[in-house]
Amino acid sequence: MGHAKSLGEFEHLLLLAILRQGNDISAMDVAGELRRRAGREPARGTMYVTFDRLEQKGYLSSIMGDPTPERGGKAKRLYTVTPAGLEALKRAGQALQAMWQGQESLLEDA
Amino acid sequence: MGHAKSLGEFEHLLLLAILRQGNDISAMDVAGELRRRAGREPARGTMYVTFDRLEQKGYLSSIMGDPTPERGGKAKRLYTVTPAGLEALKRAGQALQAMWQGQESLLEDA
DNA sequence: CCATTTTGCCGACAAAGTCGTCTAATATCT
DNA sequence: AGATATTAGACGACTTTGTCGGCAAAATGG
Repeated sequence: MGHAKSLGEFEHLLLLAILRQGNDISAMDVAGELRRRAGREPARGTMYVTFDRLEQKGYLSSIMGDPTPERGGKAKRLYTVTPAGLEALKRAGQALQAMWQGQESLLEDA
Repeated sequence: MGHAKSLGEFEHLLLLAILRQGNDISAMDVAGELRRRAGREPARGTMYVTFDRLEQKGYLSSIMGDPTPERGGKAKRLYTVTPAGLEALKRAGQALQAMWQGQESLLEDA
């Protein structure tokens, strides 16, 4: 009974960012990946709200980690993409891929 | 002075659909492309609202065509992606591409 | 303790997505 | 011509996503 819902753009990027960082990754690390790779500058609130919504849809799960011994090293919430999340990502990616097919030249040059 | 705005998912797909149909294409033809390639079933209202917004952002332009000699062949509005639209598409595509890089295996198999 | 830092959450609001329905323009049937 | 069917387009309402700023909690360093 897989949903047929499609991902919003930021949700799409977020899921991908978690994926490429591996499991049990923290919000700020995900933000870093988004900054480096996608050129985004998401505010903290943006991250958490999106995480919440994605978790509610069952596309990711989270657990609280342990505090770390640094200044302000509060325990972080660690996120992981679920199988349903992978499915959603796959659907969204395939649609985009199908539409981009043959238009790749647009991505090249400056 | 390029905008830094990012495209929503449907806007992204829509722009791509126009592009691969060539210029001066009608809403219903775009819908057809979306149906075939991306597996979407957009309602008519969905199409026009999105066209309007995209046009307002300067990402596409439109002109009224002529009536066609078919039953109910009312004049259609014909859409074309603008240079700014291409830019936006490029930005959005590059971000997604950067994030998908190395995760392509997800798209394969059923 | 108090200041500082890092993380997480909440509230508010803007932007995008989606649908159903009403109206206009056209062609066809009788 | 008038009625009817058909196609396109606009509107209004509402849901979902995107985005921020600021507050509270947890932790460390002086």
